[in-house]
Amino acid sequence: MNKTILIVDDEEDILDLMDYTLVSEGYDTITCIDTSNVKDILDEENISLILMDRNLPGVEGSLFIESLRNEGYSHPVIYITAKDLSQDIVEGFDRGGDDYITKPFNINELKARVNAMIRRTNKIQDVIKYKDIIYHHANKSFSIDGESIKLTNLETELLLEFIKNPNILLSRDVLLERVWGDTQNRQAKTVNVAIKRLKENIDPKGLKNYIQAIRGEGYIFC
Amino acid sequence: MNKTILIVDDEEDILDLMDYTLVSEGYDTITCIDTSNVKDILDEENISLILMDRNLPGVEGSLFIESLRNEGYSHPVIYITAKDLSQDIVEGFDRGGDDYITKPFNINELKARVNAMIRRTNKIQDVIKYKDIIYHHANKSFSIDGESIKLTNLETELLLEFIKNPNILLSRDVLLERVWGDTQNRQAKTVNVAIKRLKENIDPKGLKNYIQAIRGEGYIFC
DNA sequence: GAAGTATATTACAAATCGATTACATATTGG
DNA sequence: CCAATATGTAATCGATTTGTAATATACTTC
Repeated sequence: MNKTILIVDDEEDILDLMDYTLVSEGYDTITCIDTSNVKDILDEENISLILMDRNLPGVEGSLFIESLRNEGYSHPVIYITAKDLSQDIVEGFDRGGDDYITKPFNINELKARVNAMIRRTNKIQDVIKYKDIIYHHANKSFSIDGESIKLTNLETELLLEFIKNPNILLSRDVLLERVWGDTQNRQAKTVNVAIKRLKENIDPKGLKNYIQAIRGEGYIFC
Repeated sequence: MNKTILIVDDEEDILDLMDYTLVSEGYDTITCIDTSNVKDILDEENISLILMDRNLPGVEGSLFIESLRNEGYSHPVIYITAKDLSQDIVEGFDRGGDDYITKPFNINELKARVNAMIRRTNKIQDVIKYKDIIYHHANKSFSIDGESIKLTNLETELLLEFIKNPNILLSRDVLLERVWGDTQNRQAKTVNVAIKRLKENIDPKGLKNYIQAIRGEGYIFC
């Protein structure tokens, strides 16, 4: 899913330029010409970064950021502003900004700074995907079609082994070795039961047939 | 405990200036005149930020950062360099930098950018909010739904760790490390009891389920 | 279609882990 | 220095997970 950037600037041509630039970089954008709707947007949308002008009608941009910070909003903020004195810049950071770009700006530097900030703050979520199944490394959990699935430890390890090896036949011995880490003290039939239980959890209605048994061989995930 | 900043620059007078400036801002510093010892330092010290010149003897600074990134080092990096062309700046970010300051620099802007980076990467904020829980740094206190909550020191540190890492699985070992600062002399079960006590205080009626146990893994705050 | 084999399903028991409680020790505040 | 509070440890309880065995169902081959 794309990262969404909120752009706040009252100069329409610059707003359009930034909008166009970031969309062509692959971001979703929401644009505002003042701060009146910003909090609502932050509450309702999943905003990854705010680009904020300072010379806005009504509230000054950096003061607005300061008020956001005081209310606990911690979204990353890059100022894009004509205020280019050292003391302006220091003031901007003091009020809770994370980066500061002065107008007129080089469009490639804008892209680079935006990408760097997104990279740093949105720690590209470590996920493994296969079809509609996603494994989230951060919380060792799976979601299917966006729905989070509750699995036991063993089931998680098992599905992980399958999702790492789609369309590959995995014998019971291989699974015992890799998931149980123990070929000696376990019966091959243990795998059958574990897979039955896994199937029930990832596909309760039995519609999807993720895991197929290959008679005499093992199982295939596809 | 102070944050430690690693400064790499071969111009001694500038190195000294940065060193002096950051020490007087309250940081600990380690200085290098080339990149030869940097990896060792990163492995052995707890470095919060790297300030990196680009024109270094031997390896070029941004290429060195690129090699660090490729090896999995994810420390925040601010370049401090005379290379001031747009394409230089873009190149610096592309190779894994997080900010870019051109020489000659304004000393106050250096401070501001360093502070901002440390603040962001360590989540140092006056107010941290997650759902209906708000943390006020000023008095190290939490409030839930506007109601102020009385927590012990340990409970505060623990909840702070959780609120800084929402939706991320934290193992007992990680929690012992970050909250207790001691993995050796504490049993993992200590965490169980601490969490039970924390839960009782933030959610006496057990309605909200802020903290979930993941069997065999740890706890998730969400 | 029957026999034989493999897998699926069910039931149950053992093992594991987290929650809870009780208590001892350490720390803090007056 | 005492009392109150906080925190770690150990013991117990209870829930969940998981392996095994028993049974049912499906598939293969003749």
